[in-house]
Amino acid sequence: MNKDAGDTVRRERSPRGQGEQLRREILNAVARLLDEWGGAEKLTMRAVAREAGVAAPSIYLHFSDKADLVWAALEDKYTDLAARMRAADARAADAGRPAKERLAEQAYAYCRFARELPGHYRLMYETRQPEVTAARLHLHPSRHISQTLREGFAQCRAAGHAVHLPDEQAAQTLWAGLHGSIALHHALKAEQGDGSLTEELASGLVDSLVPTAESDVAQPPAADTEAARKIRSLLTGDTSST
Amino acid sequence: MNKDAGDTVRRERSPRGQGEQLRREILNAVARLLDEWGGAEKLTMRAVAREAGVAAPSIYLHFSDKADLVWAALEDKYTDLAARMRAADARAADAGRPAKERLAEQAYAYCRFARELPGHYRLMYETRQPEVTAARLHLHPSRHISQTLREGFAQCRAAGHAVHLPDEQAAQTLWAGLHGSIALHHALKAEQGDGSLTEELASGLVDSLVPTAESDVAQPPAADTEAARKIRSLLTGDTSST
DNA sequence: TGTACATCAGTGAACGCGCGTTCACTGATGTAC
DNA sequence: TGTACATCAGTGAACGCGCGTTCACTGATGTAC
Repeated sequence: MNKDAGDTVRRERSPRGQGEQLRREILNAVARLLDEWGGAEKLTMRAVAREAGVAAPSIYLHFSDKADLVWAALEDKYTDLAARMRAADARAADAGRPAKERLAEQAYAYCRFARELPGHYRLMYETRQPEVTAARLHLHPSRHISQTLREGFAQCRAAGHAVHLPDEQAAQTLWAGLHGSIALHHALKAEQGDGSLTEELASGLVDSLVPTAESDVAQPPAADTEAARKIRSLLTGDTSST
Repeated sequence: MNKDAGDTVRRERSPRGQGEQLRREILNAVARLLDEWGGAEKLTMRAVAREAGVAAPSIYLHFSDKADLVWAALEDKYTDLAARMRAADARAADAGRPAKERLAEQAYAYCRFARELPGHYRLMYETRQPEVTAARLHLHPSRHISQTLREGFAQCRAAGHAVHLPDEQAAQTLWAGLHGSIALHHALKAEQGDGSLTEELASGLVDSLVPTAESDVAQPPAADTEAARKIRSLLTGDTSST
């Protein structure tokens, strides 16, 4: 009967001049709902407003329409993921780990994000708001991901590793491998474990894209060179050597 | 003014005893809509009925609800894709090509399907009808795909190739690689070409999962064996060798 | 210090729409006697 | 051969619902004079 009865809490209004606060709170509400529901199917303006503790029209004070809100959430989550990857890289750097391991840590951070926040991950890869894709494609927020991976490869190159591909292509290859494993895992609800399989794949991908010095130096005899080259070009989609 | 005016054609009713015909026609209508729209977002009972030339309630003569219809369409498309893969395999077999090339042809058929029918492919991997996933997961129609790939690997093994992984795991690995490349391509609208990059990846994956006799026989010296083993175990998620 | 006015940060009620689904019905075609 | 009835393959109209969005409003807080 009283206020304890599970009803939505009403947010108190921001003081004058602090109107922008609500924008962040709305995006946080979106994040909570994605987290709770594991997907974006039920994400409605009304649900977001309820979660944020405001009336539905209030959303329009900060977002022009639903597509705009979803787009902002997408930006938000991609930025978040990229930040986690950079943070993982930075932690590894602080611990004095070499460039290649730092890149691997980026990949692990990617896997952890997908595993711990499947709802967010799905929003990122399954959103196909038609108006959005058409007009603003060239600034798709996923650019943050490929960029941080690219920087990872650039660091490896700077550290003396012989990366066999342009950074852009290497980043796309690593990214595709990670995403494929994760997406199948999601789509099939993957009863087969905790996703450590994806981490294995990540580790291996980094190993093959950024060969270690030893395997770089000791050039093997013809037969296996051919096989190894094939494997590598497969992994990378590199056709220049054919 | 007259019947030419672009209005939906009204289907004539099936003769007595042929009521089941409509079921197939409804599934075909779903397929046409997916093909036309490139996605499943706008797929509604009413739209399907319109496309099939019947009234909306007629769908309920053959499907108990929307989830049931979508599930049937999913089954339908997965079966279709698996059939194409098998057909490609069979064509290659008829042409006298070896088991490994037949497996590669399966993978190419997978890529072609995703490229030519993106709407169907998306339905298959982005559908998350809540009721469906919960109850009937253990018979997810995607089993057709892993099964045909598994058979491909079994053929390779039977033909004397030393497949380094259980067929199940090898199939999952190949599948994940294909899907990852395709899904990123879709999600980012991939201005970067016609998808041949995915075919390259497919070819390379098969090469590394099913080593050719030469690279099998000529065991390379220690340094590169180590690297190659790493690459292979990465690709496969095989931890048994660590 | 008082008061009129402007601005800000929202809200309540309602809009039209399309959705999935139900219900009572239709009309052609078979079958029993 | 005629006729009553059953069955089949659908249909038209309507249901309640939740959606995105709009509109006129509210009430607290500032500012001008």
